[in-house]
Amino acid sequence: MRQSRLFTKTRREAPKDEVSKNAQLLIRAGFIHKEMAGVYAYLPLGLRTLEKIKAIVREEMDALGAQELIMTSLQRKEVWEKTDRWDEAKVDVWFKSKLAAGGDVGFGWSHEEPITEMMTQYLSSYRDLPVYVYQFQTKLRNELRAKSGIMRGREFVMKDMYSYTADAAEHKKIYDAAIDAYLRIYRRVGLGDRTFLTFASGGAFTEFSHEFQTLSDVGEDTVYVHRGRGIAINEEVMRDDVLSKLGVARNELEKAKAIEVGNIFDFGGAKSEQLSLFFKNEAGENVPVHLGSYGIGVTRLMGVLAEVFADDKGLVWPATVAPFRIHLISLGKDGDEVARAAEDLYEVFKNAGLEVLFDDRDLRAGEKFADADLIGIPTRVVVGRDALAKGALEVTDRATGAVELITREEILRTYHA
RNA sequence: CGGGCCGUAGUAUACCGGUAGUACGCGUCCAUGGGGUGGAUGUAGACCGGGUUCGAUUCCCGGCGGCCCGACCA
Repeated sequence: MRQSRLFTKTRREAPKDEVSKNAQLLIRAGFIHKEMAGVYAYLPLGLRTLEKIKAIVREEMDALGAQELIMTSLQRKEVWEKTDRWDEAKVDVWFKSKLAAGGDVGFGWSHEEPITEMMTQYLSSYRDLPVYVYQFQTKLRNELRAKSGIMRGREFVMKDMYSYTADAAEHKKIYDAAIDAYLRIYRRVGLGDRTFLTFASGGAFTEFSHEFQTLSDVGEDTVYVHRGRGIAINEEVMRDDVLSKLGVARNELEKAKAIEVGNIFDFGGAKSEQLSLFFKNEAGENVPVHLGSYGIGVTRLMGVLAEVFADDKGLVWPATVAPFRIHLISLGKDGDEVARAAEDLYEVFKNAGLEVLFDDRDLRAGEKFADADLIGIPTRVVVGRDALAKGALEVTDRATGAVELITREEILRTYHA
């Protein structure tokens, strides 16, 4: 894409009402627009990164055999009454409204209830199981206090997967597979070395739930990391009996701040019972379907990536989630020799299938470099007089600042999509 | 929901009980062209309502909005 046609612009200063690093940088770089507190629009650059993250998550969900669908944002009151979660005293984040035709509607803050009730239409025999479904949905939550930029908003995108299995044994298989899939996701977006499967309080059905916590000072949770085993324990369950159950000693643990980037639950059969989701087993008995729930806050994950990898110059995206792979910068002017060479190169890159943002604007080099640093595309290719004279291209790594001179053929080989 | 702070051009800020100044941005022009270049010129602003006052952007009250701490957070 030509940067001269990109409608967003970078800004020198962040809005004064944004304190979090992720919001400041994402707004300055033109990735997001704040509509109101806790509510952000995703602009072209931000959307590209969001879609990159989603594509990775989608691949891993599909690999589990999960089927993608999309539920509705408007939800029926009756569904939530069945599990006693329509009451605002029970769930305090509801947005609700009335239908003009009469009746109440809720705006989906979660989809476990509707999706599980929907499944009564489709699951009735042990032969139908297991089934795994997932969606990317915008969740609407009437948070009392939105904060931390896109990391805790009133409107955000979540990937939620649900597993419907016949029994605990079958559930365990998908649950364990989901853990592996999640860890692969975090690895692929660049957070593998600092994201840990974390034992947390379990709720009604199991002793533990499992969170995925990324170590970061912006986090609100405190976890105890066992580096050797690659796991962590949430402070809320940091007790001697838990330690012995997990077979770890207190002195092997490292205390750290972390932010939750995923959470998976075993619901057992209780919610299915409430919502009348039963199936007939081989003996002809009616049995509640075993339910599992698996969530990743996709937009939060983007915020975490922004926070974790940024430096004093701006964003630094891992190549797997960057809005573009290459930032091609022309230092030419008015169709001169340099500008023409850059145009040629842009065509070559595009035709080779490289995702390239082409800075063809008539600006000074310094501004272009500053913008490129702020936007954080992993690889910068500069076309200037020097490069032209040497017959090689100047390639700079955003993360390390390392510069090398290489030929266009090498670039095509190295960065081919 | 408890507590605190704050609303001035598109953005960031300043001053002031007598209708607002600067920087960035944006427009035009000249110079410049490898790390936010220099100059000229133009553009654009007091959240809303009420009160006090001769006069309110400024003081007071209310509303709306924003941020922070805590609480909350499948």
